[in-house]
Order: sequence, then C-alpha cells, then structure tokens
Amino acid sequence: MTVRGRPRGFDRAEALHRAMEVFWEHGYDGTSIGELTAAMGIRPPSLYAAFGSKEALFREAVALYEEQEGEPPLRAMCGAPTAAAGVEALLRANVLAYTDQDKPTGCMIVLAATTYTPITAGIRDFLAEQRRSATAAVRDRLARGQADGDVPPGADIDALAAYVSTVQFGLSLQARDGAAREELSAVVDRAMVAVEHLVRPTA
Amino acid sequence: MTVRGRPRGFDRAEALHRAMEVFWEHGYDGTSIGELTAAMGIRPPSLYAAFGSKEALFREAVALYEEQEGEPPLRAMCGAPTAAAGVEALLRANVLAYTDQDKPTGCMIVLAATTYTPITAGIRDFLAEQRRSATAAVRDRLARGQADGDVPPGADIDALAAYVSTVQFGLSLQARDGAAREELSAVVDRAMVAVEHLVRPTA
DNA sequence: TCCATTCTGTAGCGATTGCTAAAGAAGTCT
DNA sequence: AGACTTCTTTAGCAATCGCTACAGAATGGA
Repeated sequence: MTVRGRPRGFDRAEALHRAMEVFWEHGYDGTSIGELTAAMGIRPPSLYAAFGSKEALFREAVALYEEQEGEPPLRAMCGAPTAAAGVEALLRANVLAYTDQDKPTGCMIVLAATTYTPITAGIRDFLAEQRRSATAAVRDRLARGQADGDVPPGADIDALAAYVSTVQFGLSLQARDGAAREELSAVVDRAMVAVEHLVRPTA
Repeated sequence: MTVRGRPRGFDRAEALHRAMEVFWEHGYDGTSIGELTAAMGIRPPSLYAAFGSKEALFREAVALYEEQEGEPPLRAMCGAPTAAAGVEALLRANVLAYTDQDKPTGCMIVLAATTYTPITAGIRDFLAEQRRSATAAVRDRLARGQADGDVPPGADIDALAAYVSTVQFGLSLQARDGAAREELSAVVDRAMVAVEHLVRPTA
C-alpha cells in the first residue's frame, strides 16, 4: 500500500520540530507563517497541506513538546522514592531544562500564550488545560505518597499541588527574564522547605 | 499662560486609564489601536497626538498601573512589623488584587508581554526591568528585617526575594487560568511556610 | 475680525497578517 | 505511454496592523 502522487519533499517530523522551537521562543501570536516556513524550510502551501492551519500546527507542536520536554521530568517525579523527593526531582529537572543553553528558556506551555485576546482564546484555553493536567500529575504523585505513607493522610494535596505548579510557572518566567541556573536552583531550595515541612508527619 | 488652539475634547487621564485596562487584559501585542481608540472613546489621530505611539502609551499605562495597583501592596509590605509579615501582606494583597472581579485577573507587569518576538523586545525588556525592581523591593524589605533583627544575619535574602517573586509570578498565571481566591490564598499559606522557616533564628 | 494654533474626523497609506488559487513537477497506476 | 494523484512553486488574495495626511472645527491673541 504505497502512497500515490508526488512524495513529500521534506521530513514532516523534522519540520514539526523546527516549528516547535519557533513557537516555544516567540509564542503563538509572536510567530508568523513566514517565520515558520523559513525555519521549516518549506513554503506556505506545503505547511497547510501537511498541518492544516497555524493553530493545528501549534497544537501538534505542543504535543511534541510535552512528549520531548514534559515527560522526562514527570517520569523523574514518579520514579522518586517519596512524593517530596518526586516533587524535588520535578522542579530540579525543570530548572535544568529551563536554563538549557541549546533551547529556548522557560516552559513553552507556560509562556506561549499568556495574553488574553478573544482571537486566540482557543489557544489560551488549550494551554491552560495542559497546565491543569500538569498540576493534576503532581497531585496524583502526592496521593500516591499518601498511599505509600510518606505524605500525611490529612495533608491538603490539592493545595500543595497548586503551590508546586505556582512555583513552576514562576520559574519559567524567571528563566525568560534571564535568571541563571544557580539562581533558580536556589529558588527551588526555598520552595522545597515548604514542601518538606508540609509532608512531615503531624504537620 | 493659557493654552492656545482648540482644547482637547477628552480627559487624558481617563483615556489613559481605559487604555491601561485594555493592555492589562489583552497584553501589548494582543491590543490593537482600534481596540484602544474604541475603549478610550477617541480616534487614532487624537491618540497619537496625546500619547505619541502605541509603545509610549503602553509605557504610560504601565506607570499608571504601578501607581494604582502596584504601590499599595508594596506599602503594605513596608508597613508590616516584620519582614515575614511584610512578605505575607504583600502576597495576600496581591491575591486579593489578582482575583478582583472588577478588574482583569493577574498582574499586568507579569502577563502583558511574555512572548519573545524581536519586534516587541523593547516592551519585554521594559517589563522585565519592572519585575526586577519589584524583586529588589522585596529584598530591601528583607534587608530591613535583618537590620531590625527579625531576619537572621546569615539568611540569603537575594535568594529569598527571588523565591517570593517566583511565587508572585506564578500566582498571576494561576489567576489568569481562573484559579479562585481561596485557591490562591491556600498557595500563599504554603509559600509562607518556607518564608517563616527561613526567617526563623538559626535557620 | 482675522490669523495662528491645536485638536478632531475622515479616509487611507504601506506593510504584514493568515491563507490559498492556479500551474507545474514528480511520483504510482493501468 | 498516458491518466491520475499528490506535492511544490509563484503569486497574490482579503483583512488587519500601526500610523498619518489633510481638511474642518474650536479656541486664544492681536
């Protein structure tokens, strides 16, 4: 079952990766089709034939981002022996990722569409949903900690997960503002003081 | 020394306030001149005659925002008896402000330009500078706490200030995502656990 | 009264936006 | 070979962007 017609002249996966990097750095609104086609090495009709629209391309780029950049820190969180260690692993992995010299700084999910224009409401809601699911992943890890006995049964894991996410969001913006890796690492040190304390028995 | 020529037909201060609200909600890129003139009740030539350009108007809007929205929480921080109480007052005042029903959610300084397009680099850097000065204000309050004796001399106040700012940045995004006031309040509770602990003697 | 000055309205500038029609190129099918 | 299908190219669409030329309106000064 071979494909008919003229074969595609570019690597779709590689083009998507390039698009992801541009969206990551410039956000959704800040990225034009011209910028995308230049980075992807193709012309607009090829982009639209392969990806449908700017919004559809962005959603695919977000999915790729979550797979490549989002999953590893989450796996580090799940693989840690305790919930507190998991949260710390998550935060530290993200600090490293947010300050990687070879990539745009900060988290794409956090920074790509914070403005509130009616036109890009769909994009904004989509990213907000991704952020909520990230928070849910933290809460699930804390719940497992309760089951494992390393988080007190009475702890408000929803509030604690919201706190961890809040710190993560803030770290992304700090990274965009040019904060150094050690600076963000020191912030995580402080953030973990609260986590450790709240996870301690009879807190 | 009266003004010559036709007098201005609108209240400049009120028009600026309207512009601020639009920029606050939609960000810099997300706000068009048409949207601004509609909200301000004027036509483009009047806007340009009174404010110069979109960027100049935005900078004035930011200055107004800091005066109206930013100063009160900072004063609350400075007026508190201890540095820890000051940080808590700052965070709680901001949570109330970020979730005010009558205003756009979150902080304008944090949310108005997170994307990284070369065109709006000036705007982005300008806001980043405002964020840095907010962090500096927290650090100064912590330094006063050291002088007053309610913050240990050995405490790393730069790192602690960065931590507080990180939480603040995160709170803004959480507010934009629709987080309720009680939810953000609970996040502040958790954040303060770290602050209280780090400010405790011999920490 | 007449001029100078300044603001306001209409109308539209050049540039850029996301996106696409139309034609040619490069394959598989019969 | 020739039809069919699919991709790529050129060129440009309508809409919107930030901004402004120009003429009319409203004031103060002489």
